[in-house]
Amino acid sequence: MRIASRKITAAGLREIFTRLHAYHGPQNWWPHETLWEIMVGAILTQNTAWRNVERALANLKRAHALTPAALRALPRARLTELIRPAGFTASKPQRLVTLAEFLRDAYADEPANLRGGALETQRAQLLALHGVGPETADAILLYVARQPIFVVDAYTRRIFTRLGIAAANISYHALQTLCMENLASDVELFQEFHALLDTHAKLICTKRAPRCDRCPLAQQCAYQKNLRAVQDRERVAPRR
DNA sequence: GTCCTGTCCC
DNA sequence: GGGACGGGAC
Repeated sequence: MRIASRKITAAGLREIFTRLHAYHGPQNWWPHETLWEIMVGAILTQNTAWRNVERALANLKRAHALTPAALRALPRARLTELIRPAGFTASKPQRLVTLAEFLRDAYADEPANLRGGALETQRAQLLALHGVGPETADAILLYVARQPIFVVDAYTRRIFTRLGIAAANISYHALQTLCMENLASDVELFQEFHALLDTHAKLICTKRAPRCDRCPLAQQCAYQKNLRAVQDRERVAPRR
């Protein structure tokens, strides 16, 4: 199906943020958790619903294993059991240990030491770790290191695709660039925008049966119009 | 049963 | 660039 495409502007992107913020309210993600917990969450949430990540984090907390040193000290089988709700037990335990060792070796085991560094240097450091890809690296950079980098995930891609701003197959980097070129380089804005997009995708712009009737972006969204066009064709086509 | 969602591996 | 990886919601 052809997707109507339009060029995003800074004003257009700002309006999307404003509408989402007005509708969903301030998200204020991860305000009360430790920085290390954010790093662990960034790994655990790979291809995984956040609810399952929360279970795994609660298990780690209950086991007093939610510090990098405690995590490194856990027997591997124990670590695997604790994070089981987050799935991918063949890979995620090692990824967590890798991250904990990196933090110890490069940042004196203190996540706050990530702050104030050079963004591109830190991003390359993180991407070099086995099990850390662009989304995980950028989530850590934005929410732990407080670097002004826009985090792209499946929800971001879905919303911008449906809005008609991006092609469905747009690359991570292209969508990130598109957003960053049209937003002020502001850590708080990037943090809040990403959180709002996730909330919006979970509650309104769902993968199947999106609630367009109550969507604050419906007015500027291409999705319903395209859907309507497809439905019309399906209704009309068999008739003749 | 089917869907959801990042990274690695080939 | 297509498959494997896993648990939980629905």
